[in-house]
Amino acid sequence: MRANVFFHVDIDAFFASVEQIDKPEYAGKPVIVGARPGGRGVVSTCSYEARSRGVHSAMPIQEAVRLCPEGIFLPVRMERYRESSDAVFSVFESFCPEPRALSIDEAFLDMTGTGRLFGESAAAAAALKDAVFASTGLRVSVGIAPNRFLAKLASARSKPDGLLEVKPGEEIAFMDSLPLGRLWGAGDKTQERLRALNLRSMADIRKLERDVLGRILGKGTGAFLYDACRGIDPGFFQERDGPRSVSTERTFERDIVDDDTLEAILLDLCQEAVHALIKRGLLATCLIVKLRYGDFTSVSARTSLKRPISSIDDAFRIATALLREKRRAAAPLRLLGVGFSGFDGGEASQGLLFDDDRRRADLDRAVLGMDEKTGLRSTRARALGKEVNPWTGPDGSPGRPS
DNA sequence: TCTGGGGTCCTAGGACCC
DNA sequence: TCTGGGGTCCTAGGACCC
Repeated sequence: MRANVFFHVDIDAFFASVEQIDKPEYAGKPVIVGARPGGRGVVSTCSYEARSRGVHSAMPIQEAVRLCPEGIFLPVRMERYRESSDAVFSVFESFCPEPRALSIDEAFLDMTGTGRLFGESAAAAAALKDAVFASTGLRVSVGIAPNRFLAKLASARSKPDGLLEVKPGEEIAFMDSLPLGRLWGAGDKTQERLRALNLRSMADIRKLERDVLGRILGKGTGAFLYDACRGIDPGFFQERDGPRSVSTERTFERDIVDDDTLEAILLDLCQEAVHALIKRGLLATCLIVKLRYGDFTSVSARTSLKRPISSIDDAFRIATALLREKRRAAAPLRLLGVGFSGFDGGEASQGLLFDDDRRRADLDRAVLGMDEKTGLRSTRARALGKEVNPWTGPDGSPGRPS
């Protein structure tokens, strides 16, 4: 039986690299893509020039400005990145019939049994890197391994512009070469608990039995760690059929107390979220409202219905009730969000039962169609004039000219 | 330094039914 | 009159990832 071979391919500093390709004068400079400097957001991606100054993804934008005042700060242009991502993925398809996207900038390629076509794995990966660069100007890093989990860790280890192969039999040695802090799937909280237990390396964790790990860290985390530190794929990256949830949320430039303003924003969020459902052809039976208070604590409230949510008005009615019920009176909010789930809920598949619901849904669909034709985004009268962010639009696209 | 927005999956408790 | 155990569904929150 021949060994499995997986590639994990990851585009280096994706958003920032696209900006540098589109504007050659940015090449070699610290490009920082993300929130508006001075605003309440974070860094989305930054170039390696910015990273060398200590800037990294998810860092508050203020901190990035402090570390790198000479940085070139740019808004997220998601549509442009999607185009670029499509171009990269079509290169992937010339190497593997069904590359599996993990996100906009990374994918798994099952290269098992392609030796006759592309030669040795490392040679095939080098050819893939060249092909991506020739077609798009982007650099990618490739991890090669007998399973997806190891391939993912290997590509991360090889960045930037890297190539690293973990061969069968090298699993444990490779895991031991990684600091425990770099273990994908074990974030801040788990790292903290591991330190508290004086577990400092993969080898330390390997000394513990599966059920012992389960008892001290919880069944799920314990089983994950037991497999991961041996280089066994813990079973992430399952094939899924369609999205499990769709949501839209917004952090305000300043905390908001006023009820009318909040409800106007809620209406706008409902419109966006319902349009996202329509675009994907989904019917949802569950609606979730998310709140974040000024002190950064978050709460959510949800309702499951027997029938699918049929329209923006329908969603807004339910969302308003949840917001009023959940929100502490007069507490300033920093964020509001609306989400949907329950797409496979039994009766959702029956579609809309009532004529009235269907009429409103048709109207919503028509408005969405118009928006797409004109390239504008219609806003319900009530939501007009509230919280328009001049830096980026709601989907991260450039904002309207102001 | 003051913390985005889009997701996924897991856990725990309560309601309800058999 | 008191008390099982299991299964399922729902809700809320949390960890984690890009």
